[in-house]
This record gives sequence, structure tokens and C-alpha cells, in this order.
Amino acid sequence: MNNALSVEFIQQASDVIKVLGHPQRLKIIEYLEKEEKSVSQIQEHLSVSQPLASQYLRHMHSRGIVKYRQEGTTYFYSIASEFIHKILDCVSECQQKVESGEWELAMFGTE
Amino acid sequence: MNNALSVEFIQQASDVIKVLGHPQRLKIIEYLEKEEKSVSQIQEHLSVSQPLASQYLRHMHSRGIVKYRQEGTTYFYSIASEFIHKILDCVSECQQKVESGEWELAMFGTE
DNA sequence: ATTTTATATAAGAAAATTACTATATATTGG
DNA sequence: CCAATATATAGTAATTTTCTTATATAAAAT
Repeated sequence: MNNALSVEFIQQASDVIKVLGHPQRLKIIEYLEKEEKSVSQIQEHLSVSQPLASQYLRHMHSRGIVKYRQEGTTYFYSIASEFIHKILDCVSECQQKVESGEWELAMFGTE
Repeated sequence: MNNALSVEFIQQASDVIKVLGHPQRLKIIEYLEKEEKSVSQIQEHLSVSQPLASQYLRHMHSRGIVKYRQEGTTYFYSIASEFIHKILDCVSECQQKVESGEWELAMFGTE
């Protein structure tokens, strides 16, 4: 079932994964899961400054993780890749397993 | 099907995901997927120095991503969490979908 | 035309990450 | 006890990331 990952794919995938390895950006992705949101909605949801929200989104856009649609001065962002949806499912499933006591997210908190 | 992620879980999960957002560390995880490996095996597999390999592993161990078993002077590392296996499955599935043309890993490579 | 609203962009300081070199520890074999 | 092997740890320079402040753009409203 598991083919080996190619060197290039590992490089690309880790680039994408890296973006999700950040609480605020992961929160954005979760917020966008169901439907597109405007920058100001995202900004309020995170309680961050406008430029910082914009920067997060630009960052994720440059990696192909989100896309946007413009309507007047409003930009609606949404998830651009199936891979992101899958990862999010995975994280969500993990939370459920952890809550049910079936799994541990991480085994030790040492250091 | 999708419960909302809690703030604490997002924090913890992004901490773990962050570790995978690095080509060499992701490669280690993939290398460990089937079975445990010694530090020197991992070192050779990555073509990095001994201290660097050890540092990667210590880093991943501190996050509960890998665990080890000692036998003499040899340390055998393996994946410590189900979550990591799941993420790896997800990445592997993604590569297959990308190769088959069904998905794109990322939509734009701009910037 | 001017103001307001929504967002983007730029520049830089502070903090974190990365990878290197040098050294330490601990187990095994002679 | 001494050397060799396998791995860990410490210290650090270079790079990257993160977040802030200030400014720009562009559409809409007055």
C-alpha cells in the first residue's frame, strides 16, 4: 500500500507541511475548511493585526495552500489544495482519538 | 464528521507538524515507517554528519514523535505516535494522487 | 474630488532554527 | 586498563522566521 516517497515530493510536501506547523496558520486553515472567508473575518477570528493576517494569507497563497476571489475591495480566501483538506481531516481525526483516549498525540513532553 | 479543533490541540498539533515540515526530518520519519533503525543507519540514509542525525532524533524525541530502544551502544529509533503514521499515510496518498494527475500538491509556485 | 473601507506591501528588529565543530559519555573488545 | 565504536551534548555562527510599524493601493461612498 505504501510506495516510497520521492526526493522531490518530500521536498515539496515538507514545504507545504511547514506552513501548517504554526498555530495561527493552522487555525486559518481550519477556519477555511467549510467555506471561504474574507481577510477581515480571518483577522477577527485570530485576533491579530490586519497586516499580519494579510501576511499569513500571502504566505499560504505563495505555497499554493489557499486561493482567493476578489469582490470589490473584499478578498475571499479558501483552501486551494485537496492535500490540505486531507491533512486537516487527519488532524481532526487525531484530536478525536486523543479525546477518546485511544491515542496520544505525542508520547513525552520532555524538554 | 468534523468537530472543531480546540485551541490547545491546535497548539500541540502544530508543534508536531512543524517538526515534519523539514525535508530531512520527514525523510527520517518515512525511513522509520516500517521498522526501527539505528542512528548510523539513519545517518547514512540521509548522508549527514553523526551529530546532525543525532540532533534531528533528539529533536523529534523531545516532541514525542520518535522513541528509542537501546542495545549496547546502539540506539534503535522508531515512530512513537499513531498520528505520525497517519500523516505519513496522508503524504503518501497525496504523492500517488499527484502522480496519477488527480491532484496537485500545490496550485501555484509563485514567489 | 475626497474620504472611507478593505487589503496589500515594505522594511526592519527580535527571536527561533539550522547545521557545524568540538567534546563528552558509555559500552564493548582486547 | 586501553582503545575503538556508537551516540549524545555543548557552543555557536549564519540563516530564516516572525511580528511590528509605517505606508501604499484600489474600490466604494459621499
